Amino acid sequence: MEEIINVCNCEICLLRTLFFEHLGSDELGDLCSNKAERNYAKGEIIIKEGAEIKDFMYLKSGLVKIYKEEEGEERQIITLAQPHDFVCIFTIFSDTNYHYSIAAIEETTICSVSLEKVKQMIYQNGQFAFDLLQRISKATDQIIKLRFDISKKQLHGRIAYVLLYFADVIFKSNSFDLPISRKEFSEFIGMSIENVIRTLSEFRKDKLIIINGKNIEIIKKDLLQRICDAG
Amino acid sequence: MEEIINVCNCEICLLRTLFFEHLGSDELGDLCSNKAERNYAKGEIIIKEGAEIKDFMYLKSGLVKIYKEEEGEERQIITLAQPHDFVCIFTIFSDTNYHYSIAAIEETTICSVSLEKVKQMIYQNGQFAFDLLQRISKATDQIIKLRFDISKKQLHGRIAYVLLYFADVIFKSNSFDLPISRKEFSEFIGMSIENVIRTLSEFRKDKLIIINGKNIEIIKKDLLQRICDAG
DNA sequence: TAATCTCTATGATAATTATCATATTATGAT
DNA sequence: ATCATAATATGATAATTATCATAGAGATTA
Repeated sequence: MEEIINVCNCEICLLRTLFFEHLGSDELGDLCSNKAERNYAKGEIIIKEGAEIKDFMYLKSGLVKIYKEEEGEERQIITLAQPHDFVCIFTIFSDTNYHYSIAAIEETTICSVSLEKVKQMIYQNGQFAFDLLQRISKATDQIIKLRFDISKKQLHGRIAYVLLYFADVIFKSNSFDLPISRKEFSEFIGMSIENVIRTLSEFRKDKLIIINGKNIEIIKKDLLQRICDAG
Repeated sequence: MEEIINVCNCEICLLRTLFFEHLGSDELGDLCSNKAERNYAKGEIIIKEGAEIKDFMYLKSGLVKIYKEEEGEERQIITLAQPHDFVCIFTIFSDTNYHYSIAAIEETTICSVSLEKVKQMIYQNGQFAFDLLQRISKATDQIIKLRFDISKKQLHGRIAYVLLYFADVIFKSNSFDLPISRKEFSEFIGMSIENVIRTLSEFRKDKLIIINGKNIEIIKKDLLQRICDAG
């Protein structure tokens, strides 16, 4: 589980091409010596709420959920993060400890550099700081949009929305293995698990989708979209 | 209405003490020459969704709502911003145009500097960039917390939450003039206006609060808190 | 292989919330 | 002051969603 690989082939690293494009080769080398890659199994907890924030984490591959759970309360999934996303990009500069937990919902590889190093680079490199601001701003915007899109819909609209979200945003295919359980689905949209199951069954009966174990295939996308838009 | 005052007495300006503490006096002078202050009447729209983002805005006094409205849909109030908040801090670096609208819900003074100048300073001054990142991170965190706190509660809990939010966060007093209409209250918590009115009436009948026109006084705060916590 | 557990599934009922209808009270304009 | 309009208020009913009960399917362990 605790497999730390310190390979640093930054020439082809996504971190470089996507984010650190404005770093000089000396800065990049500096960063590389502080880089660590780690794999997480499906279901494994990556970060527990309350833990100290030490690293700046980049999701290289896989899929994670960012969530919150309190004693005696339903768990709430705030958002999902996919490759090229910076994990827990909000919170990271506002407090010393995480406000949310993160867990892998598929086998996941995370690349991290020390937060201290990132802070140093913000001080040193204005272009880097600006890129980071843009990324954070975009990520925040997306999360707020996602949550508001969902919150204004009711049951059927929410389920349709999430199905289309997986098809269009996460998997870019109308056929995919649903990476979350029905329970997690319910924690994502804030409705009861029974209603999630029931609605998926309805969509299946109405031949909007085909359910085959974990696999879901969207058949009548236009109709699903209409249900989503109608709310 | 369009009263633009270009006074720049930055020695006592909040912008300076709160945010620009890491700017040199030459940078501050540069900023001052680009600063504008403007007053907005209660109800006046400050920013319309879709408008080009030209300024970096600081809320000097008053209270504003950040909201979203789409044709044929209920308006949704995302959050309120109070003095010392940067207005629309998310979005600002992610796109060229606003994704949300902003309106004054009380008489409001906004101080703005050109976004270009702020960008320039991010490039030039690492400490400034880091301060800004922290502020954005904190503001985002607060908004996400607010929305999740609200979304996991049902009607009564939401109303109690918002009343306590006004008392503890906005006005820091158990007696205050409710700055939003019942309609806006409903847009803030995502429930129907009738249920907002009904629940406030219930709270009044149960003597948890005293309603006197616009004024609300919280009498049994412990009970209200319990309703809030219970959800 | 059986036993245990979790996840999925479905129906029935209860709780919650929205909608509709209709007053009443404020607010602003003339 | 008077009218018109918006905001607040309340009851009745309908729609939506949660909860409870129960069962089958699939996975895991002994």
